[in-house]
Amino acid sequence: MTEEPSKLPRLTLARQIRDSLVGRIVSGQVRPGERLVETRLAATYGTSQAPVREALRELEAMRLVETQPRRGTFVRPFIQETLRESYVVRAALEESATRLALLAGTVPVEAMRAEVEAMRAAAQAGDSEASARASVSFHRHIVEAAHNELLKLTWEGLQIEARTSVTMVATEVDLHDIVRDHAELLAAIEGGDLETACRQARDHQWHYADLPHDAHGRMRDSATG
Amino acid sequence: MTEEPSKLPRLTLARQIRDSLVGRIVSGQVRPGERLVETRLAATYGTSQAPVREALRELEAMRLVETQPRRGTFVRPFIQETLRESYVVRAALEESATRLALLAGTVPVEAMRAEVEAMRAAAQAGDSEASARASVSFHRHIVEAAHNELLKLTWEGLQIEARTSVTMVATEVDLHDIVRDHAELLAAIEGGDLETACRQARDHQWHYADLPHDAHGRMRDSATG
DNA sequence: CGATAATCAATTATCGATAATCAGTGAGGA
DNA sequence: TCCTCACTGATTATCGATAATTGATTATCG
Repeated sequence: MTEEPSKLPRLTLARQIRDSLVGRIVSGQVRPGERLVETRLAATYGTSQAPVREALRELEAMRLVETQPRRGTFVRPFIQETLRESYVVRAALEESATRLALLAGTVPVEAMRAEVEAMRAAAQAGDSEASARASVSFHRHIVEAAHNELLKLTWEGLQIEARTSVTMVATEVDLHDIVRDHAELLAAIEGGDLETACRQARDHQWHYADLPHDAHGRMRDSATG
Repeated sequence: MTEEPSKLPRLTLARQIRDSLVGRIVSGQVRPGERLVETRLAATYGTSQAPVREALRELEAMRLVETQPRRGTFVRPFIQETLRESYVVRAALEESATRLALLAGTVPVEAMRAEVEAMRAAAQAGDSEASARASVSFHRHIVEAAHNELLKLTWEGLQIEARTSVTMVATEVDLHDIVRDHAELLAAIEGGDLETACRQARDHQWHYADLPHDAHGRMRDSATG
């Protein structure tokens, strides 16, 4: 589900700051090892220290920064490596999700087909962000179909896109290839052979692990008030 | 909270509160679904709202509570379901870890053999705690051998599920069976066939998911965390 | 000269107060 | 009667200010 721009319940300040920082970190605007000073950030965003602090705590939970009590919080080194590692972990989770969903016969084939179509449309429009969004939805369908709440929680925890408004987009990838990859994966899932589908689900993720990525997404600057 | 005579605020207030709350939650002093009101907690601990809030954020990261923005935070109702679910997630991670470790040739066979022996000794002594510890170590070896920091972090994050909802040890499980299971798994890993080993790693965990568990959901004493 | 203590500036951790928002309740109107 | 909506009490989100701690710098002394 995408967020409705209409009646935006005006997200919490901390959330906005968090998303902004996520974007800045994964896009490399703030360097690994760099210190994030609460008071300075507060000044930058035009807020008080509290929401900034809260945002930093969430970043820590996302493993984007690490905090040493009373000493400050720093952008973790090796963010890019972690991003790459996350594909492997996601692969593990999604392979299992695929297995569970197939065994339970709960794969939402129609919905997934629709996402593939969305990807196709995005590819033709050259809209890489839309493609990425559709991809996330595609994979989320599988994870949800497994009907394992903890699995889903764990998966979401790895998915920066799932938790923020930031989108990671693989650069140098033909959007049409993405469509094809997902179509093939879906075909394997529909094909009915459990092991083949699972392997495909895994390989699908592993494949992307080595590609370079870019961050996109709106990150509002200072607050309105 | 009681003022410790030692003048050293060894830890941050937020940390102390967090730890206290963890204890109360896993010990069942606060019920699943129960609401945790920041102001009330602050009063209880004799602090202001800030450190409580921060503690709650960390609990959220631990999946012990869930927060709905502007509505409050509630103790996550982790029924027995969560424990069972955790086995599946663990299976996913460990299967992948096995694959990675085998591909990299980094499996610490000796250390794992030692853990199996520890289990054997524990079995003969009827010490289920020791058996459980050895088992965790055994599996941790594999996860670490994968050399994927995120995978390890994710895996470690699962331990809390095991610790919290149930006394971990399935009822009616013969400690000698545990020894045998692990020995077989290790043999498969040493055997060299990738897919066999991976499948075994997965089944090993899935197996436990199907066992009946003691559901009293309480640890004997939450202290000495 | 080198080590230690005293001092200082920067920053985090915490506080107490206030604004914003939510859930519940009862009055008024179709 | 049922529904809408303003009102109220409770609670979260945010603020601005202060206490406490850190790391660096300088002064002191052997």
